[in-house]
Amino acid sequence: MANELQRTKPIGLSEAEEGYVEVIYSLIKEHGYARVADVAAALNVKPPSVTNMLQRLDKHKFVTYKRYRGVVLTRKGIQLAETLEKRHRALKNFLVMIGVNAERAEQDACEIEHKMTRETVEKLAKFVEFVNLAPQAPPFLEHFKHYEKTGERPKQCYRKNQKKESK
Amino acid sequence: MANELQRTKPIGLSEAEEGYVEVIYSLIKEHGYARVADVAAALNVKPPSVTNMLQRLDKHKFVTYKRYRGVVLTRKGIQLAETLEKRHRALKNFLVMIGVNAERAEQDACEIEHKMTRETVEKLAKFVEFVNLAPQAPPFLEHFKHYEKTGERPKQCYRKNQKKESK
DNA sequence: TAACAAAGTTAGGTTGTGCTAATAAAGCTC
DNA sequence: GAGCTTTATTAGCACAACCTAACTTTGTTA
Repeated sequence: MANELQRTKPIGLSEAEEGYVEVIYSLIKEHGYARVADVAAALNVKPPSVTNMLQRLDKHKFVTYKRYRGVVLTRKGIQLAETLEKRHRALKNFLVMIGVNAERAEQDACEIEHKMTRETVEKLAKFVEFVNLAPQAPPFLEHFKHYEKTGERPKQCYRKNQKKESK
Repeated sequence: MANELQRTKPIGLSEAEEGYVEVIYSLIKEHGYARVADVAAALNVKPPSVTNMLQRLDKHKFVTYKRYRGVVLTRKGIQLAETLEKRHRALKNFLVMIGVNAERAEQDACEIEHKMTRETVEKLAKFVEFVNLAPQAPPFLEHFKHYEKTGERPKQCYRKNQKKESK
C-alpha cells in the first residue's frame, strides 16, 4: 500500500519478470534447457508473451537469448533464481507446516513470494528451520491441529508440565 | 506458477481495486468520509488515478460515486472491505507474532493479502488465534526468539517436561 | 458577490503484460 | 534437398494502472 517502502522490494524486478526467471531456472535444472513453449505452459501464458519477456530479460542481462536458439541464464540470472527458489521453498514449507495442503501451498507461495520483503521471508525461513530442527513434531503444532479440528485448546498446556499426546 | 488454480482468487477483483476499497473503508471508518486526495495519499498515487478507479468501482457497484460529491461504499463494498480487513489483520498479526517489526508487517500484509487464497489466510488467522488464546506467551515462540538470536535450541524442549522460562 | 484557492476531473500519454494472426526459422522425413 | 510440421517470432492490438497538464467545480473570504 505505502509505496515509499514497497520499493524495499526484494530485487529490482517486476513480479512477472521474477516468475519467468524462476521458471526458466527450474526448467533448465530439470531438462538442461528451457524452451519457449515450456515456459509458456508453466506460466500459463502464450508463446509470444514468452518471447517478448525473454527479450526484456536479455536486455537486463538476466538471460542470454538468441532468437530461435533458446535461452540460458547469466550469472546474474542464476543468482536471482537461486534467491527466488530459496524464498519460494521457505514460504511453501511454512504454509505446509501450518497445515495448508501441498498443492495450495505451492500456488500461494508462487503468488506471495514476489511480494514479501527479504526480511520477512527470512524470518519465515528461520521459523521453519527452527521447527524442523525439533526432534519430533513440536507439541504446539499438534495442539494447533487439534484446536483447528475441535476448537479446544489443551488445558493448561502452557502452564507447567505437559505430556505430548500422540496425535 | 500454475494459473489454473491461481484463479481461486479471494474475490473477483484486481489487487489494485481491492486496495482502493480497503483504503476507502478505513478512511470512512476513521473520518466519516473518504476524500479523493486522502485516498491518493494513502495509496501513494495521484488524484486522477483515484477518480478513475472510483468510476470503475462505481460501475461494479462497490461504491456509489458522484463526481465532486465524494464516495460511499455500497453494502457489497462494505462486505468486501470487511473481509479484506479481517485478512489483513490476520496476516499482520501473524507476521508480528513471528517477529517481523510492526511497520514492515503492515507493509508486507498490504502486499500479500491480495495474493493469498482464502483457505490459507484462514489457516493463518486460526494459527494466530490459537496462539493468542494461550494464557502466556507460548514457549515455542520464546524458544524461537532465542533460536533466532543465538542459533541455539533449548535442549530436549520437546521431549517431556518443560518449565516456562520467564523471558 | 466576485475572485481566488483548493479539490476533483478530464484528456491524453506511458508502461507492463498479456493476446491473436500472420510469418519465419528449424527440424524431419521421404 | 523439397516439402511438411513444429516451434518461435513479429506485428499489431487491448487493457489495467499509473502519470502530467489543463480544466471545472466547489468552497472561502474580502
